[in-house]
Amino acid sequence: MGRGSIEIKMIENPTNRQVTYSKRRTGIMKKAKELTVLCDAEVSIIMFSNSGKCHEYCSPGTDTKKIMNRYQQSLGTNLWSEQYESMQRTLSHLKEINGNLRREIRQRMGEDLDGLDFDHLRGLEQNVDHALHEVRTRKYHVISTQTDTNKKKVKNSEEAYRRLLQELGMRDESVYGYVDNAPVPWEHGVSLESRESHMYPYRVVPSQPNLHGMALYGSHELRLG
Amino acid sequence: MGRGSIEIKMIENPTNRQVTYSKRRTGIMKKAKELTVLCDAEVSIIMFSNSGKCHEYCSPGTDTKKIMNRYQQSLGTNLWSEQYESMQRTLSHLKEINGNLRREIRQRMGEDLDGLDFDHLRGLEQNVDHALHEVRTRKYHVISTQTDTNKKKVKNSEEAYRRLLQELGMRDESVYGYVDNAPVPWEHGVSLESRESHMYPYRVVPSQPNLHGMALYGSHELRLG
DNA sequence: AACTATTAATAACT
DNA sequence: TAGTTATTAATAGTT
Repeated sequence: MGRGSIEIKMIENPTNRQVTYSKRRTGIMKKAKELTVLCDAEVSIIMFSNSGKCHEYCSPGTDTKKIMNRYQQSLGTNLWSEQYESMQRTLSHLKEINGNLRREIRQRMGEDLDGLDFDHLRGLEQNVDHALHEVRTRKYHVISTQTDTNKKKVKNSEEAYRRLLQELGMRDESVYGYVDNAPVPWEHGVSLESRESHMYPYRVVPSQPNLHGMALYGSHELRLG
Repeated sequence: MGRGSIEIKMIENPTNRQVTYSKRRTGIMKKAKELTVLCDAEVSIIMFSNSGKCHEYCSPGTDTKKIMNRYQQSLGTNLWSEQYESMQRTLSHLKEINGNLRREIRQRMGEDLDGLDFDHLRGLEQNVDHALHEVRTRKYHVISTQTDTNKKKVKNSEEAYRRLLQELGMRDESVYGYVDNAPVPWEHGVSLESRESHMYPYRVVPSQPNLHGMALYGSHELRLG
């Protein structure tokens, strides 16, 4: 139709092609609208021009996404199943790993040991024993560092105080004596073990509500999102 | 076009509607083909008739899925991300939990303790210490059970041997004496601790390649998928 | 499904 | 890029 028929092959002249694309695109969209109304149909049209521009039509009362979903349903197979399935696999893999990690933690807490044979129990024992030494070492390191820090603070206070007195012309030797002989609460001389046992009565933290990957010792929560 | 124009509104007569749908559908598909060829475009048409039947057109050289992907790319946002968002959230949540579980295991192994303050170290120490006792208890239970089992086996062998001798009329008291006095390798009398230390020299298992959630003690792998 | 009178779409032109 | 028109193509009603 038009002044003479045209052969259906690619229009070489880019301008011409673009014009024809524009006109015919409008034509198809109009046809789609009419079909939608006349026949109570759902239509989705997506087109990309030679130059990459995207145009779409979608029947009112629905949207492109819905039509695509209906389309893949009608085909029986989900077009996105590949992506979906890979995600599902990752998910269940993660869940499995998670379960295993939880089990390992439980075993490291001395629970759920029924399934382990002697060799594994022995390995676990050695490992936990070693961990205990590491933790203790670290704990002692932390507390001695803290002690040193506090000793320095005391020294500094003492120094500041002495200078203050000097400036005020109120030199008094007894001040140093008092400070130096005062019992320092975190002094090494006192058994750390016995002191903390007194300060923090022993308590085994119940393990199960580990569902969010929190640390199971103490109340420290390992920040979750 | 046709013998008189028609109003663009739903065709009430179902037969008529179906016929019109069929004719116009063909017309649109033809137009789409022509547009594809004339203008070097990519076109995807999906339509559902009033009765639920699905028809589609897609330019040769591509397919519906590709066009849909290109479509969502051109929109900038992934149409399906919404659907997968909840899955994605679950996934990253699991990953985070996973990381936390791994960290807890590392800390239970005496590693990665730098971030813990004194209170947590103390809690961890108590917890690990308790776990160590649990594991030892379990280990002793396993080995004593095994010992009992083996003792019974020995007793049974002895019994069978005696009966055999009796049947053969070769009663010989020295037989029992020998069996009863034989040292049983898993006897309680020997220190389990020293025996196993001898059998399995102490070894701290390196921890890091924990990337697959394997148990870190011994060589037992907590089956992963 | 095939026919055809008629309308609608559009190719070439402005 | 948009409007006009001669002409073809699509199709509504009919068979």
